[in-house]
Amino acid sequence: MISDAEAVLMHALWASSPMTTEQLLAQVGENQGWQEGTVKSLLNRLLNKGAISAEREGRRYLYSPVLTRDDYVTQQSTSLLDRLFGGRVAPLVAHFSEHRKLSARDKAQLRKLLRELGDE
Amino acid sequence: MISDAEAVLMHALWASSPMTTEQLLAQVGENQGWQEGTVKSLLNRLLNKGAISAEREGRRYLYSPVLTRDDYVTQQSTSLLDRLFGGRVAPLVAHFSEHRKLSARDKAQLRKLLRELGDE
DNA sequence: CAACAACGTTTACAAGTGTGATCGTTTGCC
DNA sequence: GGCAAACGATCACACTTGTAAACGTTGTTG
Repeated sequence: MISDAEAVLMHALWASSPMTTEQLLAQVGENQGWQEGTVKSLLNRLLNKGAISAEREGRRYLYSPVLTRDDYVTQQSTSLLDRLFGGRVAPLVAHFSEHRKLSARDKAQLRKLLRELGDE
Repeated sequence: MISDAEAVLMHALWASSPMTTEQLLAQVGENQGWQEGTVKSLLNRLLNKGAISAEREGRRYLYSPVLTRDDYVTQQSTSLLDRLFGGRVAPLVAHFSEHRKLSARDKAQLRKLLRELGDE
């Protein structure tokens, strides 16, 4: 539903909101190499999609996320899992494991997580 | 690089190749609700992108994957992990765990996987 | 009050996508 | 040998996306 470029703005808003266009431009546009017009367009598309809301403050708007980061992450992850791993998590982990992309830290965290789940 | 609709054809070819347009149409187009023209267009785009190859057989072509499923899966998964989970696997698993999307089967498989990795 | 600056809103435009129809050519059948 | 069917190759067209400029309005300041 929301595009990659739009998601970059969402991430900024999830990290801190509300924000003005100016703040978003400074914080995101800067390192993204985006011009002002680009940020404005993206904000408008997000508004039309209902992913953010805008509250007037003087002559400008304060933007806040409506779509939560958690919902977005769930939607993206579920879509990937469904398309490529039969909707299940273990095969994805196995895939990364086979490609040696599973760091020691990952393994430790997974072990801990599973121990905790085991206690239920 | 390759789009969602194109990936549907790739999946069919990964499952069994080579295949003719006719076979792909019967197998994929059918349950996807695609017309013949749609399948032909997608095959041409995949050819132009170098994701599949075509070998002439009489008046028709036999299509085979060039891009491997494993490479595609890695590329898609890595992209998601990088964008949403800092490039690491454990946070993704934790996310699913929090949303109770971790089935008993997943947990069992993860435990087994970690045990095997531990033996290295 | 007039000119300007700051904002949001509209418009632009090329590339990619989903979805298909049309065109041209080869080939098998009457 | 001509006509229809089967194929691949091209063209079509609306919609989304990335990226931005132009426009219109309103508040500010000399």
